[in-house]
Amino acid sequence: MATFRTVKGFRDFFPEECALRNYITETWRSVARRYGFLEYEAPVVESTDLFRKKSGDEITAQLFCFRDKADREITLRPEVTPSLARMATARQRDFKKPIKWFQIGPCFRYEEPQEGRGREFIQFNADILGDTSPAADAELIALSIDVMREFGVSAEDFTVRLSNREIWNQFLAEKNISAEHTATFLGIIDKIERAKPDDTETKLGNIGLTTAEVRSFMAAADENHPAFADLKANLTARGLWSFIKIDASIVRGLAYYTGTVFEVFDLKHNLRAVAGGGRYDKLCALMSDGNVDMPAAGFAMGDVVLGILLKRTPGAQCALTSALLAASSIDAFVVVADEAQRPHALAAVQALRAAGIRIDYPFAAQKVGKQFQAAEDRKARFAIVFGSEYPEVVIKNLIARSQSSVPAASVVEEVQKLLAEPVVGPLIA
RNA sequence: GUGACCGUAGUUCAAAGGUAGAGCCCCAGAUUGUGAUUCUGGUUGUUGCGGGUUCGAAUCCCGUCGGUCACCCCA
Repeated sequence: MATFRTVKGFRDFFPEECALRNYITETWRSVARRYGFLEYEAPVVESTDLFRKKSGDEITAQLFCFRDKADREITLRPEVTPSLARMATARQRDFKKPIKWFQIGPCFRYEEPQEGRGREFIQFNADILGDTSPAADAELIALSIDVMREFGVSAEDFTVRLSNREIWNQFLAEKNISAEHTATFLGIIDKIERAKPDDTETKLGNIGLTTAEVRSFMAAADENHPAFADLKANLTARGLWSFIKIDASIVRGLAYYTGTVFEVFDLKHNLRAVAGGGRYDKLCALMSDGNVDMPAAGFAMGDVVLGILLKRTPGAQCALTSALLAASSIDAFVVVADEAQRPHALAAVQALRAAGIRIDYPFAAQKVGKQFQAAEDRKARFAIVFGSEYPEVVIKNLIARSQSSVPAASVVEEVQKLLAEPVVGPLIA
């Protein structure tokens, strides 16, 4: 009977979940590095004011915040962008522009857990600072696409919904709508596909607009809109534009985005957004009280929705399965068939491990049949039998079920030679 | 923060007011130097927790905690 449980919204990572998490984070890291991004890391705990400054007081309702023993207000970070802005602006002169950085780490939000959302999740963030060009936006979108493809998720499985805050600013200017209504208006647009049409009409009416003129504008905002021209040229040249779907209703939450906004969405499972991001040119100035006015753009991808998507996407399952197998398997299992040979077996275990070979063996005397079963359970590729024939040892290929006898003195090089061969056998197609 | 449904062994689930059970998993054996299958035996519960109704509660009621889902939000 478990007396203790995990705190609400938090997860245990048993080995299988840990392997999945590592596969995800290692893939993120590998693709980001391929794109020339450098890894950095910010603290998991920050001053609550850091997040209030970026998002306003009302944000504290969703913050995992405390008072520490010195009565300081601190928060488990709900996102890493404010920390990034703090770090980048503090030492921006030390770094050549553009700054291309990424971070992988846990974030926390005090919300009701449900599908695809807990109170703790791992987030991948990639950002480019000090560059205003659409090329930077394109680089980020391309990275998000290539991350998905690296996982084996293809164009059939996901799309990138793209929009730009500027087109709405233009629209509001043309309609002579006061700038004070911008946030309200974007909130309505964000929900326009889900809200009741009557409510939308009423809310738009309150700021002097009609659903019809908004819908008409949205329909006209296609991929030929001038706001997307540079992005389209860039991503077309990369062969990636086919992943893009212009969707003017993409707003991405609060008001800090200033230009390009995009979301990675799965096409088949109606999940939450897998990733989201955009351009936020004013944030560094805000966070540094105007000392450093550095343009920026970035996106974030969480592990939870992505993990659900990978498990449900056939094209992603092969890589996922082999990653999980690699994490849970060993190269060889040492069978101690004759306890008198245990010291020799232990010596071999040490030598094999020193050579970088993944080895396990039984701690106590066990029947040989049990030991082979243990080797099987550990997903070992080979069993190495130390028995009465020592100094000869038997190496058995557990997949092909073939075996050979070699001198104990050469067991390391023999096993290395065998491991270098491709995996073949009746159990592997 | 709001609402709905749920909570029984490690796990998946039975037991619909009357003695808490089964499959799987795990451990041991059948099998003293080779992995399967099968068979045998074994461990585990204040039925999430607390209160109430009742002769009697896993079952009905209230509260609480947790899970799932939706709302809110999604930085």
